Formats: sequence, C-alpha cells, structure tokens
Amino acid sequence: MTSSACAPPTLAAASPGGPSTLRARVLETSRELLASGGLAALSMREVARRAGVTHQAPYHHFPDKESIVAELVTEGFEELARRMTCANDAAATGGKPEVLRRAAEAYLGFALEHPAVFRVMFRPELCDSARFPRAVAAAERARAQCERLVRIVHDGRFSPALASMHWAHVHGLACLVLDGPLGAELPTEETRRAHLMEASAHFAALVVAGIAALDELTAGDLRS
Amino acid sequence: MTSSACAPPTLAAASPGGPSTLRARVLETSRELLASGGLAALSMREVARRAGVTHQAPYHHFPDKESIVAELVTEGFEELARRMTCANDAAATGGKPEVLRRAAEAYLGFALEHPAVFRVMFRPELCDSARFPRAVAAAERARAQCERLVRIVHDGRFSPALASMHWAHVHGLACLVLDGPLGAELPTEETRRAHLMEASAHFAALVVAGIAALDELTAGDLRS
DNA sequence: GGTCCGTATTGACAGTGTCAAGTCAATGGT
DNA sequence: ACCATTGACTTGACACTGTCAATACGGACC
Repeated sequence: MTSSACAPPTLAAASPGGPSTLRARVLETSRELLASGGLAALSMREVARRAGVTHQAPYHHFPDKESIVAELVTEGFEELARRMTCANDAAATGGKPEVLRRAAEAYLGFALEHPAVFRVMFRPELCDSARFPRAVAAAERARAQCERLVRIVHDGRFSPALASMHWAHVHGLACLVLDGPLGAELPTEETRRAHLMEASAHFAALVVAGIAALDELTAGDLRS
Repeated sequence: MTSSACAPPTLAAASPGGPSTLRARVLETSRELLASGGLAALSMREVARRAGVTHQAPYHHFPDKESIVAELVTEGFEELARRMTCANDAAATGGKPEVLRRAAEAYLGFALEHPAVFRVMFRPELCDSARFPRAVAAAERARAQCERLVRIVHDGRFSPALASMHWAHVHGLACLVLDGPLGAELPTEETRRAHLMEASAHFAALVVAGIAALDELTAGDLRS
C-alpha cells in the first residue's frame, strides 16, 4: 500500500516457522519484550525464562545484555538505512517536495512501526560504539542516505549543518510523537502518521520555496 | 554574554551555602549523579550513601525513585519554559530570523547545559503523567511558548502541525547532538553550540524566505 | 508527664546482571 | 575403539538494586 518498491523484509528476520537455535530465540524474545514493555522489561533472566532455559544459557550466545541490545540496534539501523536508500533511489521521479515526502515517510514509518527499537537506537550509553562497530557502521549508512538526500534537494550543495537540519526535522518529529507531548494526544498509529506527514509537508513546502527564493535573490545580486 | 534579559536563576535552585534539609540534599545529590553518570547512576541507595544517611532515609521525603526523577523533570521543564518565554518576550525587537534564533538558542542552550535532565524529560515512562501533574503542567507551559513562537513567525497563523514542525526542529537538533551521531564528532560544548546554531540559522532562513515566497504566490493567485 | 508524630534506622525480600564451577553429549584425532 | 576437547547448558553464588515492615529516637503539644 504505502511503498511496494525495494526489498520488503521486516525487522524480525530469518526463520519463518519459529527460530530453532537458542541464539535466534533469544533475539526473538528480546524483540518481543522490548516492544511490549520497553527496555525495562528486557531482562536476561526473563528472556531465558521465556525461552525455557536456565538464566545462564543466553550467556553462551551473548556475552552480556549490552550485546543483545547492540544486536537489535544494529538490525534497526540496517532496516532504517534500507528504507532511506529505497526512498532516495526513487528520487528521479517526482519533484523536490515529493522526494522530501518519501524520505520523511521512510524515517517516520520506521519510527512508528518499531518505536521501541527506534528509542534504543538513540541511546548511545546502551551500546558502546567501540565494542560494536557493526552498529555504528549501520548508523553511518543511514546517515549517508541523509547526506544524499541533502544533495538531491539542495542542487548538489552540501554542508554538515544542512544535513543536521534535515535529519533533525524527521528525528525531532519521531521523538516528539514517541516520547513527547504529541504521543499522549495521538493515540493510534494512523493519527500519528497523518500528523507527522502534515508537519513534514509544511517543512518540505517551506524549504523548497525558501531554496528557490534565496537562489533567485543571489542570482539577482549577481545580475546587478 | 549570551542573554542578559529575564531572570537568571539556574537549575540547581535554592540555598547557596549548601542545602540543610535532607530533602534538598537528596535532590542536589540526584542532580549530581544524573549529570555525571546518567540515569543508571541515579540510585536511591547511592543518594542516601552520599547524603550520609541510611538507605531508607530518602523514602521519608520521596515515596519512590520515580518521584525524585519527576521532581527533576518538573524543574527542567520549568527552566525550559522560562527560557523560551524570555526569548519570545524579546520578539518585538528584531526580524523573524532573529526571533527564531533566540528561540533556538533558548531551547538548545538548555539542552546543552543540562543534557542529563533534558534526556530524562523526554522519557515519559520514567515519570507517569497521571501521578505528577505538576510535571505535565510545566511541559504544557513550555509548549505554549512554542505555539506563541509559531504565531509570531507565521503572522498569526497557527496549526498543530506547524507547531510540531518548529518544535521538532530544535528538539531533533538537541537529540542528535546529545545522543545521536553528532555527539561523537562534536566533543566540546562550544563546537556543539556553533553547529546547532548554524543548522538553526539555515532553518530560519529557509522558513522565513519560504513564508514570504508562498505568501507572494497566494497573493498573486488572488490578484489574477 | 504522657502521648503523638515526623524522622531515621535496621533488617528483610524479591529481583537483577554476572562470575565460577560443574554436567553432559557430540566431535574429532590417533 | 578410546580418549581428549569443545560447546551448550545447568547450578549456585555474589553484589547490587528498589521497596516493605518493624523499630527506635526526639521534640511538640495537651
């Protein structure tokens, strides 16, 4: 319905009939606990309990709790990067507002569909970057797509501050609706999506119009 | 240097020579622990230890840990609302870009100067809104200032989505620099502030130019 | 003087993450 | 065919957490 292009894998990857190895089951259960009760509910011992093993069994597949979280974070950033890449790949079709709309939909769609994972992805203290280079690499890939978007929308121009502006727009919207005051007022995922896309449309319209106006202005300066 | 107007109270309020009552000392110690080691370091027992009392003494002033966090969150939103009010009060002087700059400086300045409190303020699971109406009231006050800003910048026009767009801009920047990839690259508070204000200046310029351009356009439509 | 109440203490309980051994089955080399 | 090794898992412990319950102290008030 929303976007049929690109590969469609979800976050809970792999085995369809139910994971057989304990490692996979630990990850699966961790995802469930994280999604249902937040990070507070994700406990080593509860994971082991639900997996039907002793409280130490998971330690043979993950050295500590942080490693499980890091795995989920990595998966999250990979999926996010995938969605953003997918949105940017379609940039040839549609004008700048449409390009921005698709990028926002990718980012916000991920945040709305995987809120618990999204939250954990941006808590660096939970996932030491030195210990888990795969996670930062995946995050880097997502960020590269943000930079690509900037060049598309700003006619090849780029600056770190410009990239931050765009990233902050979608990221701020996601945070506000997940953990901010907006969350309480917009209970269902549909109303959230609608509100976020409306805010994002305002942003896109103003930015695109602003770019054109400022370009016109500097062009005028050069002409005079 | 930055802003001399309005009242200048910091977050660590009250008694100057060192708090005498245990309640005040608990709050003070909690602030320190939160600032130094994040929420993981804020433990009831550690607070009691540092205050030189038994592990149960703090319970006579706060029914549980959540109440301490809620108090810090409330203080945080009050200070944030104060800064935003202060910035908006100066809206008479300066054009729209300057108004937006001051608002961004208020929000981002608070986030940069009190990062640990800021983070906790946007974790609703830590501070049940039903139990702590004072916290939500303070948050509401901050939000009202955001709406005031929207009306100032958009010539009296207002919509929830527009407000979300503006709030998301500053909030997203703050989150990215505190917990996102920007945090790792911008180590000092000064470089962070500079980068954020540059990104915010881009936003202000594009939005203001965009508003003017879109107004021009609809005016043209009416004329034709 | 006696009573009450707010403050603080001591002790316990369940829960957590994690370390250290121990059990047991499969595997691979000689 | 035997034996050593390795990996997966269990059992048991430790330190730490938040919180409940019962207890002691000390001043205020009647």
